[in-house]
Amino acid sequence: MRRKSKPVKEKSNLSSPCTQELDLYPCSKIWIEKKGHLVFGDGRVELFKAIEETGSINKAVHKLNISYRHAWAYIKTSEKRLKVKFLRYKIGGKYGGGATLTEEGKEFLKRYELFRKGINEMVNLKFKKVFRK
Amino acid sequence: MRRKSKPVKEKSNLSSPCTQELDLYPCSKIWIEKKGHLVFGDGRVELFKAIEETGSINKAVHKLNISYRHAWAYIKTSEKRLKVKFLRYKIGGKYGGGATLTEEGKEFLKRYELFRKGINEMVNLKFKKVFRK
DNA sequence: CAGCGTTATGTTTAATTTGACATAATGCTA
DNA sequence: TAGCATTATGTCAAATTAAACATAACGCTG
Repeated sequence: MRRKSKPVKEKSNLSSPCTQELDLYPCSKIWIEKKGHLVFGDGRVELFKAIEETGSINKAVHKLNISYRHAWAYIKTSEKRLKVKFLRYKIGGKYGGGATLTEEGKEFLKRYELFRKGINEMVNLKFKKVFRK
Repeated sequence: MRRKSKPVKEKSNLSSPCTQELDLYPCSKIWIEKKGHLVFGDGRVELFKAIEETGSINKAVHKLNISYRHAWAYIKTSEKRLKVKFLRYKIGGKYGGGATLTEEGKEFLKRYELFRKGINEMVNLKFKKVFRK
């Protein structure tokens, strides 16, 4: 019998790739790669948007309930591999510092969302067409 | 520095969710859930097709270079949760046994492929539209 | 009946991913 | 200058996932 151990950390607030709760439903995950490496995806979008909204990486990770350590690594690998400077960082100073989206970062996010939008809907529609009784 | 340990097992022959090798390219993964549990996806399709082609689970997993143990678990959970009997099993006898798709199984596969087809193309098209320079 | 190649499972081990903890550096403010 | 809330990293532990190993049962065949 499978022991379900109590999780030490509650679930993150990152949205799931499938929200429908019908009996049977389709899920989809979309992301962008470069030379075999993940460089961007829905998780990154949520993170960057939360940073912009709160003004700091720290506040954003608390809001999304993910670890700073890894959020930071995600940001850095995206910046390095995509060669896009998403954030302007400020260490120290008033309020301790913070991070805000660059124009380049905003532009990339806008493009990604344009690309992403409609894919879920299309998948759901196609699924219903084929699997409805 | 990241130590890249030698993998003990070479990569499986399951096809990747993204085949393009442009500088930047989109990937997509589609699957079907039921009450929060994965019940079907591209990996299952490949597995079932390989079983039909070779006549046994064993030959199929060798062809795809995945473990019998897990292929078996995948099949069983799909059958249990979807309440679809995909395979007709034969243990022992001439050639030791084997497994073949049931009519019900073939029908489900056909539907899934109808659903799946075109999604990759749509994703690629949408990506190019937005991210071309 | 022994051998073979299957299906069918339990158990153990390894690899990977994720979370937790620790700490330095920065530059405001009081 | 001490305190503070950040960014920036390293290291370690825990959890999860995947692979490997080990066998049993089955029913043909020679």
